[in-house]
Amino acid sequence: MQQPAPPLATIAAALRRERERVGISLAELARRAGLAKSTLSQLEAGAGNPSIETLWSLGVALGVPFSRLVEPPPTQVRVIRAGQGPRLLADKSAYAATLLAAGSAHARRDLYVLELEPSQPREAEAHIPGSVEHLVVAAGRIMVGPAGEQVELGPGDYIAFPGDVPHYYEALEPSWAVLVMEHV
Amino acid sequence: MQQPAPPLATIAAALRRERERVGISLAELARRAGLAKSTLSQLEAGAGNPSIETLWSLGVALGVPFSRLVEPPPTQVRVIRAGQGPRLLADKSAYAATLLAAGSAHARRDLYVLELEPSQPREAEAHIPGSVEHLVVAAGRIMVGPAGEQVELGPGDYIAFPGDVPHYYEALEPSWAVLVMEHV
DNA sequence: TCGTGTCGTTCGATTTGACGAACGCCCGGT
DNA sequence: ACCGGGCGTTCGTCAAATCGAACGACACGA
Repeated sequence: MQQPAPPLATIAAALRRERERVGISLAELARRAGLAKSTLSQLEAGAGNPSIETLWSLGVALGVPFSRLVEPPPTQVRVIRAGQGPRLLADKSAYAATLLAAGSAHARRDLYVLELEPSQPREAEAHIPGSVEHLVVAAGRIMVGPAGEQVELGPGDYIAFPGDVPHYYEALEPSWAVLVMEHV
Repeated sequence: MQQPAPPLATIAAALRRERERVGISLAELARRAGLAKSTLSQLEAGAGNPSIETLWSLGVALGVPFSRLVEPPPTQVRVIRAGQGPRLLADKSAYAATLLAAGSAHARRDLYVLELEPSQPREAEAHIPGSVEHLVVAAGRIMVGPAGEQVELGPGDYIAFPGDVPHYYEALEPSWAVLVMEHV
């Protein structure tokens, strides 16, 4: 989901913001991006509906990803102590997830801590297409991966796999891990 | 950084891919997005340089974020064993970072494993504006945070703080942690 | 077999985004 | 004061993106 809000104003603001961050003039940016000053001027004024190529070249010239130009901004200092924080997905008792950082509109990645007790394998439903799961085991041993491709991991081991196909988690001993869920 | 490659072909592919995923016809999508069939037809054919509004409405109609339409497809299964993988930033010996997953063009987050030995505090240079660091301690004890706001963390503890100001890492005992660096 | 519906493509007409030139403005050097 | 140079804006022109309508192809039912 994304805000139905027209991105025109957002883009205008983002362009000016990023340009001033880099510390260059409108004319200079236009030059680097290979655009006419007038075009950029109108874009920053909020007038206009730039083509992809135009916005793209601006992103390149500014050294920022594209997405940064069409979405609003982020965060500050926060601490969540072990065991604190919203505990999610604790369906049975063998599997608990604590949400540390929810993906903002443009940083599409959620950060979890996963706690698992030995039990029968947990089958995770497939998530929305394009999602990727990143897992780093902090302690214990876990069998994990897409159906048919499970791998056994120990402390410090890392795995990444598509989240949009059925996959399994199975703790071989009491374990916990850091999960980065990257969606869409 | 992002690929200098013209995203035109990527967009074409993404549009068709996402549309077929949703399982609707080109005409139906055009209808939902409020566009002419012809426009969409040409876009999927790879001809064209859509405006932001056009692409945006397609994203909305498809129920996917925008970014998904201007970037290449995702990953697959990958495992990096503890101690393997590219070791970075190992300036002295008290601080080593292993890159697990580099941020893709739009998923601007790098995943690291950090290993720290007790020593004098490490002062990290400020990163580019807008960056945020997320840290989950896996083992040991670490003092970490922006200058003047350091916090002591133990296993399972989580902290997030701005990466664009000077900040410190100090291991109180041999430690390791998972770091998600979220940039720009 | 014919009609009706939807599909995706192609074609001209029109809207509109991008360009280049000129403008007024402010600053620094001579 | 005068002048060059950069700034950001505004204007008319041109190319291109978008539209609407028509097309042939296919499937289904009367």
